Order: sequence, then C-alpha cells, then structure tokens
Amino acid sequence: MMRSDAARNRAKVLAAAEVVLDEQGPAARMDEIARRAGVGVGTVYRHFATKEALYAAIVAARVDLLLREADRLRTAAEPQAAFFTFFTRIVADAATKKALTDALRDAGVDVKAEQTDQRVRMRAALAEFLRGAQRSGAVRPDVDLPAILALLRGASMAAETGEYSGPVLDRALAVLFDGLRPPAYPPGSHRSGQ
Amino acid sequence: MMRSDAARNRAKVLAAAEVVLDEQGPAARMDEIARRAGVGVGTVYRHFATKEALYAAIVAARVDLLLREADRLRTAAEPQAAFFTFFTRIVADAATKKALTDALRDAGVDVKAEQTDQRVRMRAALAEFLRGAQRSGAVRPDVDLPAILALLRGASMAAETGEYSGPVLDRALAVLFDGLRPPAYPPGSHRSGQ
DNA sequence: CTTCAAGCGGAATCACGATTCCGATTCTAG
DNA sequence: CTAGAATCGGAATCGTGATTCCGCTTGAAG
Repeated sequence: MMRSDAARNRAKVLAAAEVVLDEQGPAARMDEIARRAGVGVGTVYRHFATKEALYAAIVAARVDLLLREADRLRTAAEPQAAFFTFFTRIVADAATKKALTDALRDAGVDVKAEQTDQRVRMRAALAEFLRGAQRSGAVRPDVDLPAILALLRGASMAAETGEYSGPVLDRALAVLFDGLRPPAYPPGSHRSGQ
Repeated sequence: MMRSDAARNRAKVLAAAEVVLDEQGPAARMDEIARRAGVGVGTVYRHFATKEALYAAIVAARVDLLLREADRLRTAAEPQAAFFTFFTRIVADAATKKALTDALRDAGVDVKAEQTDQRVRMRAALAEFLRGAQRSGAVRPDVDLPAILALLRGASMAAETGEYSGPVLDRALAVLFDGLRPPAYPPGSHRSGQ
C-alpha cells in the first residue's frame, strides 16, 4: 500500500501538471510543474519515470473521459445527434486542454500499449456514431471515417491554438457540419475546389 | 558586392534548409542543414544570424509565392472560383511544406516587421476572394473572414501532419467546401451540432 | 602574381532542461 | 515511542543543440 503522503503528492503532481500543460503545452518544464505542485522535482520523478510518462497519464485520463462520454451517448442519444455531439465535445476539449490532440494524433499508428487500446476504442466509437448518423440520414453516406478523422484532427488542432474565440470556432464548426449533411434537394450540385 | 562564392553558398544553404525543413519540420538541426548544403555550420551562421532567421527567410519566400499566386488569381480567375482555388492552394502547400502553417499562424498578431506585412496582405487577399465568392453566390453570405481563417488554419495543420493520404484530404476538403456553399434549395434546413 | 579582407570549416563553448543522486525527512508497523 | 523503509527536496549531472570563435583558405583588386 502506498504511503498516504505519497498518494497525496501524486495527486498534487497530476493536478499541477494538468494545469501547466493546459497553459503552456508540451513545452512546459518539469521544474515548473514541481513548483506548482509544491513539491521537489525528485518527487515528480518518483511518481512518473519521465515527462512523457506524466503526460501520457494525463492524456489517458482525458481520453478515458471522452470514451465514457461515448458510452453515455451510445445509449442516451439518438444516433443522428450522437455523432455531432461527440465530434463537438472532442473539439471543445481540445480548445481547453492543449496537447490532447497529440493523443488523437494518428488514431491508429504508433505503439504504446495502453494508448493504442484507447485509440482503437476512440476510432471505433467515431465509426459507430458516423454509421448511425448516416443510417438516420443526418450525414451524407459518401463520407468515410478517414475523412472524418482528418476533419476532426484539423478542427481540434485549430481549436487547440486558442487563437480563435469561442464564437468563431462555433461558426467554423457549423460550416463543417453543414458540409457533412446530405445535400438538401437536387443531388447534382457538387464539385471540389481546384 | 558579395563575393561570388558567398552568394553561391547562401543559395545552397537556403535550398538545403528548405528540403530539411520539409522533411523534419522545425526540429531540424543546424548541423544537418549545413551538412546537406555541403558547408560548415559557421557558414550557415554567416548568412543567417539565427535558426529562426533562416526559417523566416524560407517562409517569407513561400508566402511570397502564394501572394504572387493571389495576384494571378485576382485577374485570371472568376471570383467564384478564385476563393476555392486559393484556399486549396494554401492547404496543398502546407501538405508539402511543413512549417508553412507557422507563418499563417495568427494571420494578424505577433510582431516581426516584414512578416507582418505579408500577413496583412495574405489576410487581405483572402478577404477579397471571400467577398467575391459571396457576391457571385458561390459561398454563403453568412460566413465571415475569422471563420474562414479558422477553417483554413485547421485544414493546413491537418494537411501538414502528413498523416492523411492525398485522396483523404481531398475528400475532407470537399466536405468543407460543401459546407461553405449556400444551401441548395429550401433555406430553412440549418442547425449546429450541440 | 601579390595581397589581404571576406569567407570558410568545424571544434569548443553555452544554454537550457530533463533526469539522477543522496543526505535529510516523514510515515507507520510493532 | 522507535526503528526502518519509503519519500522528500533540490543541487549536481548529462545530453542535446544552437551559437561563437579563430586559424586557415580563397576570390578578386591592383
């Protein structure tokens, strides 16, 4: 059993790291995290072998929250709404919590055991919601998961920069969602850009 | 007048830096750039006071290319096509040339004299093309420049990661462009995501 | 063909953070 | 209350790159 003070410190470090990470992104220094936690760097390292490990722990917790939200939506929401809600939720998260995107990054490559599992589940949830939305006619049937992932990635990264005020992001997302909806009436009016 | 060999070396450094930057992003090392240019680090520093200065030079050249393209489009293309073409062009550039996005970043904050000028011009070009596209009915009248900048930023960043194959990006962009077009027939069919 | 300032190469220096170490401090079992 | 293990704190160490320095080379003016 972990010594009570050790447990307390671990929590303090985790909390401080989350705050600092949100404020300064991955470039945050370990010293700073330790200072904010009211603890020595040594203590930080006792609990997390490396900076990367610390970040991984935080990100894992966040993704877990999102996956929990996915579970909730799976049962509580109508399929045509679940997709947009989940998408929005992820982007909103990115807007607040920097570096989350790094986790979503390549929702399917890399290694790292546990995280890979989360990526798979995240991707699965998105695939499921997308399918549901398409079946219920809320999303055009011709967009595939990879395209959605690219859009989600882009939206998250843009949101993460924090350079756009909330309303702007909302409007941008609205445009994007409109693009995902099936064309209103006549089917012939498409085209790309080029 | 600069000694001929110096001019030659400057060009070699610039070329090598561009390649290395595209391959490895901003994390590329000065040593590597010097090596590829077939030159010593000292020489790199003789021409560019700092790594940042070197990158700035490259980015400036690129943005200049884009601005030139904007001039071309301003006269050669119909207003309803110019917007989409320019948008696509920028994203395509980001897909190839990493770190370009850093330049587009905040198309309006920061300092750095010359670059600020470029930012202003870039933003002006986008504003102009957007206005033209909206007048000609190619883009919904209710999207504003900030929203466009956010979308462009997101698209560029996603493209820059290089994790999405060309076709996927094309499809994602197509969705986004569809969202920018005015609703087909009945005007009442909107909604956000929430 | 000299001369010598502009340029060159690349080893040495610096700066900055992550990570390690270890004597000093707590916990908590007994 | 006391010993011993588990934790601490934070100074010292390491590694990694950017940047500086300087003796050597080379272009080109006379």
